[in-house]
Amino acid sequence: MDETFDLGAGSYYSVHDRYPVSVDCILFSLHGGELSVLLAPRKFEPHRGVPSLMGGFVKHDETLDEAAARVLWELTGLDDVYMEQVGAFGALDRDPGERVISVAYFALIKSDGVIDARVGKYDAEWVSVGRLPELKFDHPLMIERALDALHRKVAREPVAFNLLPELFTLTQAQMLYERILGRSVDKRNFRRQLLDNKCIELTDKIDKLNSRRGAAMYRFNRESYKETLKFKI
Amino acid sequence: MDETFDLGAGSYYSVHDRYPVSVDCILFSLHGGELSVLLAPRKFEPHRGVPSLMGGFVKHDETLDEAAARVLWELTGLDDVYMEQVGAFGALDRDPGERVISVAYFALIKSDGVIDARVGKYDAEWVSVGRLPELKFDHPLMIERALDALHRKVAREPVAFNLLPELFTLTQAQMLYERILGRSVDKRNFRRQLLDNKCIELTDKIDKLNSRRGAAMYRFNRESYKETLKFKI
DNA sequence: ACAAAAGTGTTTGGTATACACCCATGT
DNA sequence: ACATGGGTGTATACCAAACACTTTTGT
Repeated sequence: MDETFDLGAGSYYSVHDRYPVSVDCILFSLHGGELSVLLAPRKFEPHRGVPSLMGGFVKHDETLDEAAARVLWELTGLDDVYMEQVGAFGALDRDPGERVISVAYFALIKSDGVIDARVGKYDAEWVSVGRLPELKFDHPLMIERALDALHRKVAREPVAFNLLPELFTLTQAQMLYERILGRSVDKRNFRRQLLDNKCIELTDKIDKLNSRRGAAMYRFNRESYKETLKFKI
Repeated sequence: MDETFDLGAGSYYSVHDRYPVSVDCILFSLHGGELSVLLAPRKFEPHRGVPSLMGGFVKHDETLDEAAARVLWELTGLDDVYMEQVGAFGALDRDPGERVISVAYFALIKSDGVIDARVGKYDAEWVSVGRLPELKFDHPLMIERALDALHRKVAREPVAFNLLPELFTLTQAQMLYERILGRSVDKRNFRRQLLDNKCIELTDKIDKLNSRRGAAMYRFNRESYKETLKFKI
């Protein structure tokens, strides 16, 4: 009752239940032409060996965002990665061991292939979101919510470029959007939108790996995007 | 390091930091023609007497959603209210007493005026989002995020009707959208959209309170909305 | 009669969509 | 020469926005 208003009441804290709080990270990347999620076999019971999202407990001296960034760093060696909170998950039985409240984050990893050696150490691997195995805990729900959040975000802001290498071709960008949105998009319309919105800039590099003719490479430009401030795919 | 993967590892739980987890509720309602938030004076230190969002600690036998619903019920006596999670907030110093991790929810309260007597008991009052006092903790941030979430949601799905009484006039609905979106909308276009999308249905009731002529009253209809499934204001 | 809010269609501009052929190059 | 992916404009449909007057009725 009045307990409803204990929040922040110093001496009252002790009477309240406490929980380990974890972060779970959904790492997205474009891999083998598919939007993929990084899964690693669990190293502990329960479900030892079963592919799982990466998680970690929140330490007393780090914020939720910092915890998520740390977990990501420990696994990949990457910092300066686009991350966004998906939400908090607190079902009673979401962890069979003990009640843990978890905050999910998604991260967008550039497909430069510069993932740290640590990934191999954890036997982590990229799994297409179209071919996910049955996952434990509430990880399927988390991934679903993360995909929803990604869809919504991508249609409003040009965050998808965080999934591309520094330099990329328009065809790569288009494939990325098609994978994220789950539908095919018109080549000419897509290119027009990107160029009109000035969020990418042409470089003098040519990609000759994927075609005989070669494809112009572009770079994302946050600055010129900010000026126009409209984006819609 | 390997600790990153302790998640769910039974015996390992004990070594991890534990935190009280709270929910904070941002109750939105249309009050006095303004989109408003319910604030109540804190009953405990720190900041006793200062207007604040409603919060409560998550008990061991309730989910986050249940905790939020309980806090709302304790304050208003209402159940069956539209609620949505805004996100988790875990800044280190967000609560001066002790580290508390909080999950914010927003709720949409019908402006029927049927708020329970309990509200009076807590000296709670509706404050226009345009005239919020300086709030403590990270409540300003929570409200900002809740408003963002509300904006996005309202433009995609007809959840705003949760803020209107059972029966309402088109003018009321329009005012509501104007307050939420923070801009004026065209009367004819607005009405056309609502009627075309079949998410409201005409009743035979006439509201004579706000005009001499009287205004037709409508009711939200979730069923017929589901059929058309497009909504855009 | 008049004040005050309710109600009602059409025009216009912009944006999203659909669509097909030529280009450059390595083999 | 040909196979492969890269690159380019236009016409159309639809939707959002702008816009002003008539209706009803209590006073």
